[in-house]
Amino acid sequence: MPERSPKGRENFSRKREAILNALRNTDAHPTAEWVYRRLKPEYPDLSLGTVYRNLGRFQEAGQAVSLGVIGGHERFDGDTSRHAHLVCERCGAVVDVYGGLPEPGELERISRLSGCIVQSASVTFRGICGKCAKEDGDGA
Amino acid sequence: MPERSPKGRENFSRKREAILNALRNTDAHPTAEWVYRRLKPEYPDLSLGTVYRNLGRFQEAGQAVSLGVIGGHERFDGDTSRHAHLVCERCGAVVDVYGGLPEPGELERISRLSGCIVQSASVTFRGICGKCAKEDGDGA
DNA sequence: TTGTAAAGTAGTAATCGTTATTATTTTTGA
DNA sequence: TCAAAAATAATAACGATTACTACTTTACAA
Repeated sequence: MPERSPKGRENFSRKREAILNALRNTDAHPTAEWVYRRLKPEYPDLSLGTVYRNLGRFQEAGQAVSLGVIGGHERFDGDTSRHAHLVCERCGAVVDVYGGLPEPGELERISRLSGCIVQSASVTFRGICGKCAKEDGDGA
Repeated sequence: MPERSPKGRENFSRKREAILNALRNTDAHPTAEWVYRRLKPEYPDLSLGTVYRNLGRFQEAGQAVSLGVIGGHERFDGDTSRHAHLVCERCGAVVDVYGGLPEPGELERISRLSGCIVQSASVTFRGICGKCAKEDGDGA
């Protein structure tokens, strides 16, 4: 039985809380479907639409971000801190990568050079994730 | 009447050539629908499926790249040179941005630090494009 | 508690960008 | 001119996401 938050001022729906927790307790950068399947056993009457609706709500509230559509499915991240991602060409996993993001000063520089107002940057690497790279090294 | 390429060894289909030219002669980073509408007057029996099929083929051949799904539509770029993009929050335009991409040496550094094999990077900025920024400045 | 209005959800239908299918047309190379 | 290969048009199918409606849960005060 999941606990309610201390004072139910926000996220007063149990399912909403469960969705946010599922998102925060994984580094899989899951799809809506993934979250749905993860929670379905504990919430048998959970609806996929509810997952989508709440994921959208979390984004508006700044509690989650979308990584965009990868392989036909939109992927979400409950970690809103500044970091980049790598999509593994071998296994399709999306993993966190620290580094490679342009510094705020760089965004300013690009703004001046381009005439645009650059507000944020998202960086996505392509390559082989650590797990697959290790399997290759092992001769797997 | 569009000219054929000098020796029809590749791209021997007129429509294929027209699609590739349309993609190369714009900096709009168009969707399949955009290309379709652009060419329909000159090729009244052009089919949207043909545009999709050829855009996919150009990617495989390295003649074009996909910028991914932006606002629900996949966008393509006939310019395969190394550059980044900015998506305008105001008007939705996608514009080229030079700078902000991690250097090859940076990719190597991240590879070592992360244990991944980083092969390429794609950078997408969010902000206001030059045109919209100018309109703001003009008090429009 | 009990009532009630607001918020949230389940279940399902609808939407829409993209892909697959198949008969037909175009291109190619002889 | 001919036949095989490639490409296409038109349409159907697909699938992720969104919209809709009746029902349920929540919050909050009497």
